[in-house]
Amino acid sequence: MAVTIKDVARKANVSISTVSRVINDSKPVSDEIRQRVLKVIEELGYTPNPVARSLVMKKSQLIGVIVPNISNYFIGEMLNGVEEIGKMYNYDILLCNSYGELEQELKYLSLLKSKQVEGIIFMTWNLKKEHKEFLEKIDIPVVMINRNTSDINIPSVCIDHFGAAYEMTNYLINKGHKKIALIRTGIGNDAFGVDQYKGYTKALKEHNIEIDESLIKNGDFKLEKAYDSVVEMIKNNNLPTAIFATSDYMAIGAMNALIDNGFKVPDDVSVVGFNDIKLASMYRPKLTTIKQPIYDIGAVAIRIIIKKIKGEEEDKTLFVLPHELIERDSCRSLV
Amino acid sequence: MAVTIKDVARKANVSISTVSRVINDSKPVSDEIRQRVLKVIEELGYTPNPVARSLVMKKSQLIGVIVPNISNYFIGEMLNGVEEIGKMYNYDILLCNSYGELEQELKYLSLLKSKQVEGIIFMTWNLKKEHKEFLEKIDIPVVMINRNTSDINIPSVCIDHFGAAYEMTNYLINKGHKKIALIRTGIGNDAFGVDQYKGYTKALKEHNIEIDESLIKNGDFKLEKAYDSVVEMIKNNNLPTAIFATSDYMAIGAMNALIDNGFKVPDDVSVVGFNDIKLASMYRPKLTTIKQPIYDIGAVAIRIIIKKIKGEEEDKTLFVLPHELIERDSCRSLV
DNA sequence: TTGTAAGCGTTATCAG
DNA sequence: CTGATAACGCTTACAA
Repeated sequence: MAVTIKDVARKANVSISTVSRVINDSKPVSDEIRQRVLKVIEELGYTPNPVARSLVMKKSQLIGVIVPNISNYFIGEMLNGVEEIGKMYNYDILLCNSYGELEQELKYLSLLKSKQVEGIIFMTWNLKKEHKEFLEKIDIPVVMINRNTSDINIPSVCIDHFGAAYEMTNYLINKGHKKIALIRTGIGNDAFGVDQYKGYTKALKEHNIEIDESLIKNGDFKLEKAYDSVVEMIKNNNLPTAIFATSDYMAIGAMNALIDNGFKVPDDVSVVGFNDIKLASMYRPKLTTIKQPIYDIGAVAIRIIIKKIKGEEEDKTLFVLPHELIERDSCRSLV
Repeated sequence: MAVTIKDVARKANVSISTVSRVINDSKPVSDEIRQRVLKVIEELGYTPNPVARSLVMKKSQLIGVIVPNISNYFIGEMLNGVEEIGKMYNYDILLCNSYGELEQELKYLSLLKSKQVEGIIFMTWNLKKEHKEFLEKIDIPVVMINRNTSDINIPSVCIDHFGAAYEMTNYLINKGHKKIALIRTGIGNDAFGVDQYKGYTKALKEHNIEIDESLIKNGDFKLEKAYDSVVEMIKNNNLPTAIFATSDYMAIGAMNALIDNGFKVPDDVSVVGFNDIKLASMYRPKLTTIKQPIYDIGAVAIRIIIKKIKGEEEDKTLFVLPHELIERDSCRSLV
């Protein structure tokens, strides 16, 4: 059996309260006794039982994280940020993988609550009504990642998707592209797909380029659908000079479709992405893309949680981090 | 305040033990009372406090996982397996990211123990003496991933690296390659790099191909070093007809070096990898590689832990899962 | 079948 | 400054 506070107290000839005091520095203890207790603790190799501690303090030092898929670079890197900052503040991460399924997500949300986690970082592809209902009455801090949560009172950390898409589209236009396809994601209001779309159309309009609906495709963050969309464009003889995919995976899918059909990137068609996952610089040609500060997104998310736990209320609901356009080799200049 | 077992007992007009019995099915309870209690539980929305439960049961329902880096496909996918099976058995995952640093790993190992986790899945790039000392005296189940643990008494789940490398080398030879470079990893005894090396040399010897040390490079799982190794080969005019990299990332690094220097894969040089990470089929040309059952590795690892927790001793120490050679487009036949 | 009461290892309150 | 002692919410002998 592990050694408990009692063992220490007995061996040091003091009461357990005294031991508790020295391990917590909570109340003054005479130096002599403190030393004695410390020595016994050392000898016995005593470590306080965090479970017992949690029970009385009603704190678990646990933060729950729900993600749709761990083996995804964006999510993994965000998790790195969460984990590192969490550990700095002595919080552990309880990991839940929802596979993006509503039912799982709801289940985990209540599971985490029942596990007494002190906060939840919740990442989902689609923020549904059911989520919102739950989130609105939950009494522990929750923060979301890259969702538009302005209608519910949940903080969210993200980048300026509108601005980023606007910037990227302008970049393309400045390179002489006029026929620019958009493979986008997140049609829902909670997602930033709509903001990206607005950024794209705004840039186009400002340059008097007409919006061609046949060049706007819906994707799902993954390669396959983007691949198929491009194959379709090829079949329809409706290839643009540039493709803007709002996720790097989709951009890769687009490039693969092009390459597999004998086109060259960027010589025949330019392709740009969004996120700057590791892969973006590993693929050939290296992908021009929008860099999201992924690690920082995770770090900021958990910082918000910790602040809320400490009772420091933040009134902001959207935490917007800076992005950056990373110019690499997948876009060709037409001018 | 959350509702407790007492509240339920009071409202249902029974003792707390009775409530405990119905929620645990531990002892017979008359049907009438059971219904009554269940109803109250429902009404009050009661969920047992797992912290209190852990305290008395001395079980946390927590399994600690230490990995060197979350944003890595292999690790993420393994984690998917761990998480999914863990949840099936009602275990939660406490995630620790060590960045592969010895000190962090040691810290987490004891942290997890003090957190009363019931088992630990420990993944590291290098299994050092310090780890072994710790692991030898720890009294909770630990399992490792892809390490050769035959000298300590810790189970490890892996594939047959010797066989896989042998198979791949033979594949290359059968395609007519004779000048085959090896970019390998894990020189230590705990790692399977040595086994892979043996598989490679065995195949070569069996075909009377002399081993050319100038074609054997040490890598570190990452792209950069492999990239540099290949650049060096190019500079030295010592390019083989095929490169076997023992990680897909390194294979990509090798291909990038080739492509960036004007060579074509596989037309000029063939490249094959190891692991079959997602990227392997996303890159162009698609990478021929050895597929490790990554998800299953995680799943098996946690199953072993759970079995050990239940006291079902396993005497095996190496759990070898099947691998598969996946033939794609990065290798050309010379015959 | 049900209830009483003794823990589990801490922290916190209140006397001394 | 120090020590009893009552919680925290739950499980589990032991009694009834």
